[in-house]
Amino acid sequence: MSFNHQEIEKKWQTYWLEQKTFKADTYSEKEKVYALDMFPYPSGAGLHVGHPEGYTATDIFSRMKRMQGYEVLHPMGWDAFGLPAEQYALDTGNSPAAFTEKNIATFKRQIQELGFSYDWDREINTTDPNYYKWTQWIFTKLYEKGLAYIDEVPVNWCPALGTVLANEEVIDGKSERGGHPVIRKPMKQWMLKITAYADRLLEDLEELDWPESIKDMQRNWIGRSEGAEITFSIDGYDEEFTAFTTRPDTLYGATYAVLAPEHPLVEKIVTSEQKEAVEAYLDQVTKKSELERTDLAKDKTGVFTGAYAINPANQEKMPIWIADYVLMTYGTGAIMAVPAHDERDYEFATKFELPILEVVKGGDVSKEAFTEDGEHVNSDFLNGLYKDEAITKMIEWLEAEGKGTKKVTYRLRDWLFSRQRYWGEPIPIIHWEDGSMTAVPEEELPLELPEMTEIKPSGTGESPLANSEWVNVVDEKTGMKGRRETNTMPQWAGSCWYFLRFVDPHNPEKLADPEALKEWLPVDIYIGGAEHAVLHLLYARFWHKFLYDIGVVPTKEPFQKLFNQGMILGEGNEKMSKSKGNVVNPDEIVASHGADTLRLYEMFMGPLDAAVAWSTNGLDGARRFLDRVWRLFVQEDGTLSDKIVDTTEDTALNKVYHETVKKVTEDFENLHFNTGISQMMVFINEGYKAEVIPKAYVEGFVKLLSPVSPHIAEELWEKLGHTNTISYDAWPTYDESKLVEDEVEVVIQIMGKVRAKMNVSKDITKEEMEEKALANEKIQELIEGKTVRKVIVVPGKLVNIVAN
RNA sequence: GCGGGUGUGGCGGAAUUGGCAGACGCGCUAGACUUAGGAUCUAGUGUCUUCGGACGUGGGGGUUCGACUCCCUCCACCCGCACCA
Repeated sequence: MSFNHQEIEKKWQTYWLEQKTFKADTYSEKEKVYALDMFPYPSGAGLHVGHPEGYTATDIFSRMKRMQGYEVLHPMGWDAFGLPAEQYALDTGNSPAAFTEKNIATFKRQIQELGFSYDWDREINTTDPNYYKWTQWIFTKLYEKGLAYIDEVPVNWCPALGTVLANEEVIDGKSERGGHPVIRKPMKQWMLKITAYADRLLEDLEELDWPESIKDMQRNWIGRSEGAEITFSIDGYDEEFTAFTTRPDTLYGATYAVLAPEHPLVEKIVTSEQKEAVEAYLDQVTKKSELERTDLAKDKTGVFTGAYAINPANQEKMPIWIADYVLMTYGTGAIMAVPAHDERDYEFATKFELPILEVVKGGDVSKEAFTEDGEHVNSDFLNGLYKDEAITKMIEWLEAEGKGTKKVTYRLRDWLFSRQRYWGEPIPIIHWEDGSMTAVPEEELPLELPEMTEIKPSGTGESPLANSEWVNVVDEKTGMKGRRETNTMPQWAGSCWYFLRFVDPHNPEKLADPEALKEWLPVDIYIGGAEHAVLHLLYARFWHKFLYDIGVVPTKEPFQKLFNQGMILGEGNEKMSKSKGNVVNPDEIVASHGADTLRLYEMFMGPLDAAVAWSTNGLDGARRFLDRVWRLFVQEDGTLSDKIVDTTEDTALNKVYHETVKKVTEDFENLHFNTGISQMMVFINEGYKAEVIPKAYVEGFVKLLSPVSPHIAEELWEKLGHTNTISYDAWPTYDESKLVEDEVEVVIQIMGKVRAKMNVSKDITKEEMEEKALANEKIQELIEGKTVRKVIVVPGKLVNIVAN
């Protein structure tokens, strides 16, 4: 008979909730472990089978840690602001709040049915005013410190929809909804100065226990590069510009300069002869979408301005061109072009027949750019030097002459923080009629979103909030009129600090009690999808560092250890999608196989970080294992098996039990769930072969199983005669001495090939082993007539005989 | 192009420091029990084989008594970035 998963899962889920089994004590005396999941966006589609993968991993970890005597913080919440709810509201006229609430209820039900050991008293919802009060509070602090500022930046403006679109809503230059044209239009936007933290975000990666790939992605994203800024004067004008370069040592090889099309100097320096050509080019460039300008830019385009810059090193005239291979958003938007030693400049110079001058020996600049190190030539005081030395010397010279300076530039740009949307945290700023601007004072937070009967674009590019009376404010003291900021925060905002609120979720006075944060931070293990490798994790680190600077949090970094779970693919090894019809619904699996089986299966599929295809047969196999466990311990009539005995003396299971405890404990600690589970299967297979099973081993095994499949474990625990939950019973320990047998089997190799095996005492000496191996009958036969040249003995493992 | 990663049976995957390749699961084969089996149990299952053995961890080379593991080189696939000066 198999166990009734529907019955026991319901039973234990109810028990855990009613008993508040997993309530964490914030100020406990115990050592603390904080195990965190990336909280989900509660979409209308409900839970995906990918969600439980990471959640099960942290749940296993949490459950094991509780049994090992730690106080465990394992919370869950909802990242509930975001676009889909607003789209839905636009489409149906319903309120995003109600829609979100419904979705959360579904998610919560589904998550609870999977038996995760969350402390539900700490549930967080980013759309709850009690929560976003603090999101807004952090913003006002950023504003106070000058890290939040308004800037004019181009956004995706869709005239037909009367709204600004996010990058992901623009497909091939058209709006995702409706296919209307989208143009780049400069608008005033809130920006966060994440670049002020670039160096620290880079440096502090070193101390984190994160996958190297993620660290690398963040490093690339930040894109620090060292070089120099060099000032160029313009022949015949009282103007100059600076260019950033990582190779100031090649200044003598700079034969032309290039400005980005958006560079402010362009219109000032263009000569009348070139005016027409330049305007035509600029027109052509603005029509290109971002995609066309970056992705498809294989062929270089550009136009001469007619003006010349002066090379500060040799006073040569360098023609100034405009080309869209130079980006206004990086460096200074202007470059000195050294075609002999830069591939892009080489390509451009070749196309437009600009001079190419070799200044570093080692390549053939008539064929291609030479970008490696070499001896400098044609470079006056740099001649004979190599790259590093030449760079240092050139920078010294530039600084002495006042023509340039050492400079570090980042690829990372400031964070565009405003969205022209309703369904987000209102930015707590008031614009007064006298032109001044103030933050909403702390005591007036949260600044709540007004309820609106209809959410539609304002048409002006402002958010729908512009249509509400809510925007109008009057200063009670002075009577001055003001207008609220209508932009809201992006979805990233709420997720930048939610892990702090989990520590002290109901604190009305503070974001969280500093004492409590000291207890729990940093997060010990953080698991989620790799899609958040850069943005979420970088933004959260940025906010955390800022909060550290203003004394709110005690650690420099929020997440000590990070792990990315892999994707679960459809049975055909393709990404699950509605259109392919290969989506697996966790509700159906919970109903047919049970949550314990789903959890077990997802952990057994393969390594946690691998992308593995779903397999119905594999799922059946997981269920079969749980059935085997049940049948081994429980008889048809529901009573304990007669095989279970009270002794542990000398049973056949001694070794495998201790091995299992050891391997499972170590594997779970390292998140190697697939191999830990396989060891449990080995134990059960041995259990079937054994005549008797000591009760202590059954109890130990059930504990090992309990983090993975907690419902069946609780049920078995009860059958074993316990009246309390298994969740806090001590984790099994193993006896190292039980792992080694007195006799071990070793292999005998000849020339590295296994030829025979023999049993030897575990304490045998090298000499004895060699002797015994050479005396072996089969070995004697095989080495007959050969000279034994060497014998390698690895105690307890093997003997390798070199003979020919 | 740059950065990171992965290549092991029919499939998912194991394999401490270089030391018995293929644990465990799926699938498959045979048998048992059964009216029945998509249940359960038992045994087998890398390939080839003249049944001695030979070959085998993406290909080629190297180091070593011994290589899935270390080195060189090439190939394939996946992820990220992509004119970042």
